[in-house]
Amino acid sequence: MPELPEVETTRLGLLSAVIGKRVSGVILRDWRLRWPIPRNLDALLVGRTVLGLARRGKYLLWDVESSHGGGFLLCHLGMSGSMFTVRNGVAPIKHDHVDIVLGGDTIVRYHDPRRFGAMLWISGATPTHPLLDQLGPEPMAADFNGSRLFARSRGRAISVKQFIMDGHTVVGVGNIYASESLFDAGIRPTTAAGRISETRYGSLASSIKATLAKAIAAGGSSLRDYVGADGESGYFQLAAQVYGREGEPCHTCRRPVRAIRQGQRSTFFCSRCQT
DNA sequence: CGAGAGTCCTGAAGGC
DNA sequence: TGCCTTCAGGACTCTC
Repeated sequence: MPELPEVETTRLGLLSAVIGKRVSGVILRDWRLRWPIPRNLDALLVGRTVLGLARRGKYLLWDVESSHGGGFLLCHLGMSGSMFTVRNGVAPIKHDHVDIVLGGDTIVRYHDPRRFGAMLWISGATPTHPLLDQLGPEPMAADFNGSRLFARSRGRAISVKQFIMDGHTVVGVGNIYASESLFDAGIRPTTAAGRISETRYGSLASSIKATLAKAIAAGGSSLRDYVGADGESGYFQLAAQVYGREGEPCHTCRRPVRAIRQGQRSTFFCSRCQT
């Protein structure tokens, strides 16, 4: 699934194809995502113009004439979703659940084998929704920093890795980038969040920003289900330091990378470089 | 309230 | 080849 860099890459790839374009049709082949897609999606979208495409965490927010009687289309790619453009007329394949036809000649196609994603409608001029209400800061924003991490972690027994993957702490840090950022900051993922100093949280915030920025610059990293917004295989070699490298030598000290499980998710770290 | 487990679903990979 | 188990990038929603 797309982590934040992949979602941002998707957004950037879709922008020119959707902004200012009028929706001419909607094809709903399977509405059974994490929550049901509104069955009247066509009535909500057709005839309206897309005025914006924003991202909040891993959610994509389409502004569909929100200030003129429309609203927002809220999309999440879940674990295996992708959203990309194809020429109108290109036949769908298995798991192509939704087509949004724009201007008659372009389709934005939603593909999601596991159907953990979401496509919901928010009526009105402001994108308020329970899924968005409690989200933490954007990792690349100035208000996400070490002081904030430190303040929010006091008294918390949860491991620092699970702490930074919690969307209330900061949005968009998924399983891969959590391991990578903690390696970059030299912090052991099992350490209790409440026992890490403000100085170290400063390093961690910087590492999260740097790790995500690098991945966004590379166009999203490489996961087998991921398809870029242009429909091409968005397959970039992920320059992982530790993720998926169990038993292989640490790039810094050559000690074998260790793999453990935390909260039913895989964690990778170097037991020498991360203390 | 926090922490941990369970849940949705398909598909790929590995063991036998 | 086939059957079975395990695992996968998320994150909401329970229970204790």
